Amino acid sequence: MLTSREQTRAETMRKIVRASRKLLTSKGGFTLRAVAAQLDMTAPALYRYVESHEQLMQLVAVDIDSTATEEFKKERDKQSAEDPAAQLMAAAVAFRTWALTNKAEFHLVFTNPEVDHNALLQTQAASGLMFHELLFRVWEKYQFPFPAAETLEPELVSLLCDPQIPIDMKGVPEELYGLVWVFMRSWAALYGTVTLEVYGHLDPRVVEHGLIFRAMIEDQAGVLGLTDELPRMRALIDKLI
Amino acid sequence: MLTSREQTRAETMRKIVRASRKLLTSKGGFTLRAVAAQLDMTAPALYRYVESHEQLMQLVAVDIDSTATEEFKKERDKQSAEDPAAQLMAAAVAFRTWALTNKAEFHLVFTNPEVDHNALLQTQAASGLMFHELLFRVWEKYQFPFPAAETLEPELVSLLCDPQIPIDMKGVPEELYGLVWVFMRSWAALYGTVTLEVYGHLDPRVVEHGLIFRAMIEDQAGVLGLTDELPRMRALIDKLI
DNA sequence: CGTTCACTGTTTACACCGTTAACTGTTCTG
DNA sequence: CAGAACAGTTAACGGTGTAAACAGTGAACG
Repeated sequence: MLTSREQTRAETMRKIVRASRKLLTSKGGFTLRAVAAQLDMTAPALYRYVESHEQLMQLVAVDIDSTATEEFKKERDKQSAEDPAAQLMAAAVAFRTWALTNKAEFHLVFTNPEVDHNALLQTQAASGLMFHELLFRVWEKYQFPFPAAETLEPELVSLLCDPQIPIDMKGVPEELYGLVWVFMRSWAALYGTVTLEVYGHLDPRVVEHGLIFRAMIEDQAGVLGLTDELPRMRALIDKLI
Repeated sequence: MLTSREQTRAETMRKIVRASRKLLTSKGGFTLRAVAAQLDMTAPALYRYVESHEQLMQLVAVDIDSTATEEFKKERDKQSAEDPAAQLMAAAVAFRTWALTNKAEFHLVFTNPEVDHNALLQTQAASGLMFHELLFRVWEKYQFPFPAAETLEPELVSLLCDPQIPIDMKGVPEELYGLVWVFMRSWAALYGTVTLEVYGHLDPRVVEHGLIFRAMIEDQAGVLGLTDELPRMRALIDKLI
């Protein structure tokens, strides 16, 4: 139960974060005075809600992460729930499109050294969790092969059995922990490709036409047992991209 | 021929960039006043050499890129010139090690939205050029297969024939332009993996033990016709990492 | 019901930032 | 040798994040 004071406080908190987000992409820049002005306040008042400019950035990062993930989920859910492959593609494309459209926000959440990603990951890692869950459902349907624990480095096995990142592996038997390795590698491929595209360390036309992104998807499709589905996936991506 | 004035000017220029680099990683932060203090000057004096703080950052970025590449080349050249595979591995490991050790500098050069990468790429893209050259020499020796122009999207073919990024393809016949696509994808894999490691969007222990990096290298070894060399490469990486 | 006190805002101020303008001395050049 | 080009200074402006002191307002309690 919240007192009325706590309620208004929480709401101001939300307004602060929302205003900060808006200013992040505006040309004026994300300054405390600008944020305060949006709420008809003065800058020092913000210190009643936030410890520092940096901590506010952290809050904004978490907010962006979770609302962006909402977007991805919306795209995912436009595909049939019985078609995890299509859902995965839709989410991946949504991730890429969002990143390329909102570079400043992507930068804040995914490649900002000032943001403590580990702390962020511990509490929420909305997008990461979502992709892991999707990948698991793809495996449930297609049963693609994954490395047995015996073939992996012992260090790797031990850390896969005790994941430090919140992975929703409840009800997954120990024998399947090699799967987590596949998931990590898929995430690495997606994240790496999108980051490369966002920062443009590549011929811009390759980004424009989504050529490496498509190539990466095709590679991953092979890994995830979706080779037979490839023509369908290609058509889907053409539609989504 | 340089007049003595031009000479001292060029030297001050170098000192400014060097001081800026040093301050970039210091806790004090990279401010014009701090840079000036390092040269026993006042901040406004820097405007005789540099248009703005942002332009100075660009210069620092270029400097970092080129000196880091020197480092990579030094590691490359510790391997036999007749062994391009080993040279490539050495350079790739050097790139990764450098990135993880100097995250602030990596961030500035490779994932800083304020730095105009395209401009940077046009003039110098020291590291990119180096990797392209290495990859070409690997192909010369191992003759790994690459996609024929006919199997690629027409947009892709046309942009490969007219690269916007300075690739040293002089003397390479037109039929080999499918190779460039392999190169781009290899670069994407390396850049993506290293960026992921640097920003830690992954279980930190996976980074610590270099597990995804190794996995990425093994994948790329397959693509680059180095499957038979893998045991040797593995041993080499163990030594280098 | 009145008092107290935590809460939420204000104003003022500080140190620092990038940057501009005006001024001064030195050094090269015609 | 005169004058211009250069390389530095000081002073100042508007901006930043942040700290301290103060003021009103609403909730809680005797």
